[in-house]
Amino acid sequence: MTDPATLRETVRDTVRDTVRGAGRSSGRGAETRERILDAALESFGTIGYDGTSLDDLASGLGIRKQTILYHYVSKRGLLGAVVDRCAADLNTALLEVLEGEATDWERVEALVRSVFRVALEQPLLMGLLREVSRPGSPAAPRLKGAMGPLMERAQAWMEREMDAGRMRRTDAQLVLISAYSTVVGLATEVEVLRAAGLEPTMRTVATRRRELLRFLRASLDPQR
Amino acid sequence: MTDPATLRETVRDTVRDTVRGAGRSSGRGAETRERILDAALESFGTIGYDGTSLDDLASGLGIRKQTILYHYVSKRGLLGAVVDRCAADLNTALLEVLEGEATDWERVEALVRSVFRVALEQPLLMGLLREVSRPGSPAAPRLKGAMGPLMERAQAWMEREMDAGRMRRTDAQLVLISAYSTVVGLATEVEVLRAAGLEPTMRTVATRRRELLRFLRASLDPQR
DNA sequence: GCCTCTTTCTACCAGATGGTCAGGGGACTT
DNA sequence: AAGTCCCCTGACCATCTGGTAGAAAGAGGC
Repeated sequence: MTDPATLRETVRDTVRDTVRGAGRSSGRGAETRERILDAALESFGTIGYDGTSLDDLASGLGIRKQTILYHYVSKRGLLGAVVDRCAADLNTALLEVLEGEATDWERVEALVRSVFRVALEQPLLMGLLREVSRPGSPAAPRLKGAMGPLMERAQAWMEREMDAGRMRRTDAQLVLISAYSTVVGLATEVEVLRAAGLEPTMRTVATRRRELLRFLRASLDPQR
Repeated sequence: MTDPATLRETVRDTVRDTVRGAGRSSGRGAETRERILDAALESFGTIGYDGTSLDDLASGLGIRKQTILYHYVSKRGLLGAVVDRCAADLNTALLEVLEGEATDWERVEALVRSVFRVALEQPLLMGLLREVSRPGSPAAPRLKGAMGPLMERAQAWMEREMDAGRMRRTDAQLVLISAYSTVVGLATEVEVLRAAGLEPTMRTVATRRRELLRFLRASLDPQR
């Protein structure tokens, strides 16, 4: 867990930034960087971080492993970059709602719909979340760092709503985590369905969403 | 995915049985076998199959890797044995209820409580399920084989109930899979809670269970 | 004492993995 | 034409991986 090699690697990855030459993002290599990121997301999200080899990743892209290591300093650096981009995607989707004009319960509903939309459009992203939100995952702290501020913001908003009496008083963090794990669980569910030979339909997803909303309403609605 | 090496390994593991000398279970090595199984469950369920090295596993037990390979023919054989034991645990817990005297809705409730009890007593088991129920996992077919009969039995029972009008007519398999993924998702949730610095309490689990029961009632209750 | 079976160990191996180092080539500047 | 910067690669390496071969040690039957 904390053998010297891992520790050293962690320190290095933290000191230098993940991406070589962060700051400039244009240039010929930008496209390569994106392609690597896409492939890495797919691989990490399905066969997992440990199951992904840089050689396979590279040969799938028609490049050499060293090219990956050139753009992203190390394998963990690559994972970090993937997590960062996914967190950014989720952040923009959620911020769009948080800065929209919906209020009260409508806002909650909009948030849930927004997350489910992302989950449907980018199922790989959910797979990555599932992979990363595992104890001892190398990227768990990074995910926390990338999503934490938004979570805190959502929590603060909920607590303001509670203070104003527009939401029932409960543990905001607990509700958020429940909602989060429901969405990630949805990804698992879809995979199990596929393994059982059933192609998941819109109906299963809609049912899940309805259930989550019902749960949230039961937890948050002041009348009840 | 189906490279020759993997294929060969799969065939061998399937032909010989997983455990060397299955049939006799007594002897001096029985205790060692159990200890290996315990440690393997813990490791597979937390850091995952790929993340587990036989050397680490062995040194954690104060034995040599070759001892593990003596008792369980290969790493995949070990995974298979772990999955089998967990499936057996779940099976006995569920069979106890299925052969009990509870009927109708009470039986559904008893099943859910039974599964949650197992999940609480052996959280590692849920971690393993989560690890294994991933597309492309080497043990996915084995889990299916070990749990499949019970699932089919549950499904058949539900369909009989539907025919008799004691349950609302829906897709039994879909309901079962939803319930399954909720329980496995619970494991994720507990881990995320821990990562967020909150020790999961009985309350969070109870809430989840109540939610699942509500979902099942909504899906199955004939009045509504 | 001898034989057999079980269990565990030491020694070793081929392959894969993440990572380093030095260099080549293109584009753009001066 | 020379220098410089960015992008990419071939050759190489230390380490770790799951797995094999063979022997030592003990227990028990004859």
